[in-house]
Amino acid sequence: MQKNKRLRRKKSPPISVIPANGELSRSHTTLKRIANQLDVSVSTVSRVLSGQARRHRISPQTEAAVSNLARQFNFVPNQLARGLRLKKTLTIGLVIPDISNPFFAGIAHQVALGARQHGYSILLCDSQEDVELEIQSLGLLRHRHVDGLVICPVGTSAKHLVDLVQVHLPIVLVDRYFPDLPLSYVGADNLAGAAEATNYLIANGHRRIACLQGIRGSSPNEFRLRGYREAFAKNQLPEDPALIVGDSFGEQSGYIETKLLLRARKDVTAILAFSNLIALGALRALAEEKLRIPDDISIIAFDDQPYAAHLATPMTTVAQPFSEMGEVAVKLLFDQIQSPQQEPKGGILLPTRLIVRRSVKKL
Amino acid sequence: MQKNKRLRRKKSPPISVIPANGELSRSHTTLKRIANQLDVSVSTVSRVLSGQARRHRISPQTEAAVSNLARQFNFVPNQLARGLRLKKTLTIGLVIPDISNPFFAGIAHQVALGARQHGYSILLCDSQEDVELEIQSLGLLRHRHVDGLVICPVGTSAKHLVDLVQVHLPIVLVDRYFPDLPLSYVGADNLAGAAEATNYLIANGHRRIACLQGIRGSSPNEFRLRGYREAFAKNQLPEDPALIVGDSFGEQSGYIETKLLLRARKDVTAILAFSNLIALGALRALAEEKLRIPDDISIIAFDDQPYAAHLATPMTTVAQPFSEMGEVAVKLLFDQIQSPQQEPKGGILLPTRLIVRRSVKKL
DNA sequence: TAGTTTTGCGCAAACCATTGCGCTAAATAA
DNA sequence: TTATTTAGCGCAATGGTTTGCGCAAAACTA
Repeated sequence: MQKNKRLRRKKSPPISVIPANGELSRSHTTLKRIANQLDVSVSTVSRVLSGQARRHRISPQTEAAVSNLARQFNFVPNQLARGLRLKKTLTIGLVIPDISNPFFAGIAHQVALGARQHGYSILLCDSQEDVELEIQSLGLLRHRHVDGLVICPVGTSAKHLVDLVQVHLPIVLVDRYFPDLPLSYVGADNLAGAAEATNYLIANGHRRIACLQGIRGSSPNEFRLRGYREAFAKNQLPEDPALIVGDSFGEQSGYIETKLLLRARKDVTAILAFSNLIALGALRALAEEKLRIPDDISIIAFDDQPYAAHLATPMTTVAQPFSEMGEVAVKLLFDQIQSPQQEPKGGILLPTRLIVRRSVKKL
Repeated sequence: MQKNKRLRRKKSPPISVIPANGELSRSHTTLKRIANQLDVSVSTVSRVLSGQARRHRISPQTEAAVSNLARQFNFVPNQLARGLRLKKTLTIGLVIPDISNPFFAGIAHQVALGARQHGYSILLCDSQEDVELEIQSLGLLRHRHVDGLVICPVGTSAKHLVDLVQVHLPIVLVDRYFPDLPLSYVGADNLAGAAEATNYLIANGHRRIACLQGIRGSSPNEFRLRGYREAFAKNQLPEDPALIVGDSFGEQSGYIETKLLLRARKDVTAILAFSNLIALGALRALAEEKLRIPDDISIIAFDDQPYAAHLATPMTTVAQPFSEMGEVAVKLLFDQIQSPQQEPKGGILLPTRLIVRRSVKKL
């Protein structure tokens, strides 16, 4: 079969081993298939189809024949083989703590769009807010040879991220980050956002403001906490450590902490919730305790969501620009992918926006 | 280098081309690397590491040496090469119209979990409710040789899905489907759900019930519409075609259609919204028109979301079991992947649940 | 001692696209 | 007409893993 190929040149009868159906092939079309059909070498086909015909001085007839047949066969190169040879998979990994959280879903949406525009696909991993699963996911993505990584990291340690930096894999951290690591980062200006919200509450006469935290040690939480504290400090007001509670960004946490808080401290006049889910939990607890917003208690929540305006009391929120965060993440990542030698640009903090509705009462 | 390999056997000085660092290698560890270091053949290493040592009668010493070194090097096979050889990538494609819609995000979340449990990764494509992008995504996933596909299809045509059936690629359709195609499917029982909701409204004395549709021709929309109509028919009531409006599942559509409707028909007493986003849009319009729920107008929405209970008027909804939908989708898919010859099991309809809150008034 | 079985493991093909190098034939120059 | 250039294209290696086939040496039987 292979032997006598050399003897037959141009327009010899087509080799019949290859099913010569002119239609969309059921098995994949390969370079070899086209090459055999046309009786040219695989490399010639490859060159024509990658626009290198000129550079390799392939005759116009050959070129035309190849590209016609390729179109007819609906040829697309096997991405696995391509990736193996080129050490480039046109794939980026996206690691997210919980895709069903609308905040992360919004980021994912934007990353997906950006990736497509660059011709990249995305491998999605849901780490379920679990460091172990995050580490496992990262390993997995690495062995699948992704060209870059967008991560919303969980947990407070970053040992596993350091490994990745050392293999020169482009990475962008979103939302949460680690100050001591030389990694690209994009997030919201949590400190300023929390400070603005707290200042707003203070300006409205509130003094005993409960702070419903998320995961302690995570950077968004720490910066929000600092914003909260700095607001108190700026206004020369004492803060009450007993009012800082909670340790998860979930609904449950918001509910439970609010319940406990209301039992212990009836004098609280306002709540600052560090996520939309926490706020929803707080709302549930407040409803059970028959407390009205804002008459009995005021509330501000991080994350603006479409429903916020339609709640029983339209909620004042700190909006995070999640779309922009996704967009910037993609941009930072492709900067790194396209010029790998450059040092990462460091962090970018996007401004938050305080959206005033009616959940805060002026005392 | 290669030539004299044959001469040196066992315990000859290690070849120095290979960096003999015992640590985590910066470049990937390969079978070849281990083989060279130990002076055995690549195939032996492959066999040991895939648990085939026994079957190929490899000596215990060799086996131990190989697996030790592999552990030391932290070896994981290159998934690209593996996929290429095995025609199996341990990857499934997930095509979703809009990942930032909490309904789809919920499904995606569950699919991601299920996939991981089976040792699979997922390639995510956001089709942006655009058939062209869906087709493009499907092509892409195919050329990346995914082992299966979970699709929430958009649009009313399915030509592009037929192609995939013919190449025997396992597929599961979620949420929307095409009755005439022999494809696995999981969705909510939209007909029953809409009928139940409409019956509930009728039982509460409503007669002029507006129907805010989603994409016409899509299966969830058609079945919901049929449910709405059958409820009228069962109660021997005439339906009013002018009250059936809209053509998108988005917030905008809900807002605009409600605005228009209120202008034309002041006698409408209830609204049935075919998605949570449509309902949010309707809420916005109603608020602008200063209509109160349920005093001036009643509303029921498809999709229960965590915030539904906390809205100005807690909303009565038709809950779709999106978690179960994701779970079942994964199950159906792996059924197909594990036994490829079997015919797809057809469609599964999961029951919806009417969650009664306070957005419907008894007339 | 000669023949057979078993043991232990390597060779090379297959998967598919890409690319450096080099071979052949025609075109041009001398 | 011969020497040199250049157009046109193929060979074979590369990347990493898997696997059918089969070689060679040891062990065993006759």
